[in-house]
Amino acid sequence: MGKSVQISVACPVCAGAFSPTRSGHLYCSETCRKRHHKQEKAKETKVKKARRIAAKFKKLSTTPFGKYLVRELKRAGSVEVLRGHTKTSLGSLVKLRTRCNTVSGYDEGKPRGTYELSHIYAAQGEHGLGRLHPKNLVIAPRAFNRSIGAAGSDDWLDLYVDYPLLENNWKLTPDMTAEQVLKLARKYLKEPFDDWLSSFTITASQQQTLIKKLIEQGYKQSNLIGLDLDELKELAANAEIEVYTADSDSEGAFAVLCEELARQTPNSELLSMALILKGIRWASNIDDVLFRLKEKDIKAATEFVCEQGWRRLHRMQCESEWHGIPLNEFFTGNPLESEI
DNA sequence: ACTCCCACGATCAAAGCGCG
DNA sequence: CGCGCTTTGATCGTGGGAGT
Repeated sequence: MGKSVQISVACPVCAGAFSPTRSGHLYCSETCRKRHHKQEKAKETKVKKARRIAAKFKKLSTTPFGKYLVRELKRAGSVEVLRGHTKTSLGSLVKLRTRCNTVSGYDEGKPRGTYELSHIYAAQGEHGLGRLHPKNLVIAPRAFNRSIGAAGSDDWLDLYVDYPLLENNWKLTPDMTAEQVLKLARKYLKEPFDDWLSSFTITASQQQTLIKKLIEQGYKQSNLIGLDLDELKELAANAEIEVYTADSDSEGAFAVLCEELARQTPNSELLSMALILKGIRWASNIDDVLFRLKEKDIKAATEFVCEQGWRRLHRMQCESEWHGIPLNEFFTGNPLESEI
């Protein structure tokens, strides 16, 4: 121990100079020593978090939403249609997609496809790519979605990405794998993507669940791995494993319209009208509420509002009169009174 | 007086379960 | 399939008690 030797070294934490009093004396003070441990621990948790997200990311392409994302991105040909997404908006997109399936109903376990996520500014419009964002998507009847074709105006800047501004490094080619597509999307969105992924719950698909249950029953994994859902269900039936097959009717267009109007145009007059129309058949004071509209015309007027609603949601030209009656003269200012 | 250690509750993510 | 609810597991800050 060179007790008499006075060597001054820099503390690796605060960079301040100090003289070590013994070998292995690394930090200038207890505070710095602790701070150093804290930093090491923070580094460790950061690495762990990254690992957790990476594991989740691997599974993403096997989930229904992951597949949807890949499909839509490939269709667009660029991950830039994800422009402006945040953790929250990505979450909303997930919700919107599942909601679309729910209102469509299921037939033998498969979504009926009654409704589609319709682009307001067309996916591949005249001036650019419609954004894959809840702002630019509407749950709409399939027939309506298919009938409008590519549409969009060049002043809907918030809804699309200009063709000339698309960058080559964000472009996608049809031969790319799902993992490659998602990797690019993640790279493009950066932290918001990981933040969202961290909160996104990945649930095992029915296929994965069945495979697991069948293995528990003694089946060999190697025999199950290539089978599709229907084949697995058949095996499960033999093994007396209960399988649920989703089966439900699609929801009525008017109810779905009201939901979407509330989401996209919460303060519109059309929404108010639609809500009254929706509730009027349960009302005890119909006569007080109706103004120029006749009771026998309610059904036809509803259909009119429905059609105009889908058009309005797509920012298309709308008619504000039905058989000479302006929308705002359908009803008086009296609130609906429920029959119950 | 100070460090070290562990219990404790709060919080959040992941996995499991049951239902329609 | 999608949802709500529960269980399990990991992490983190606080604080008291034991030991030096």
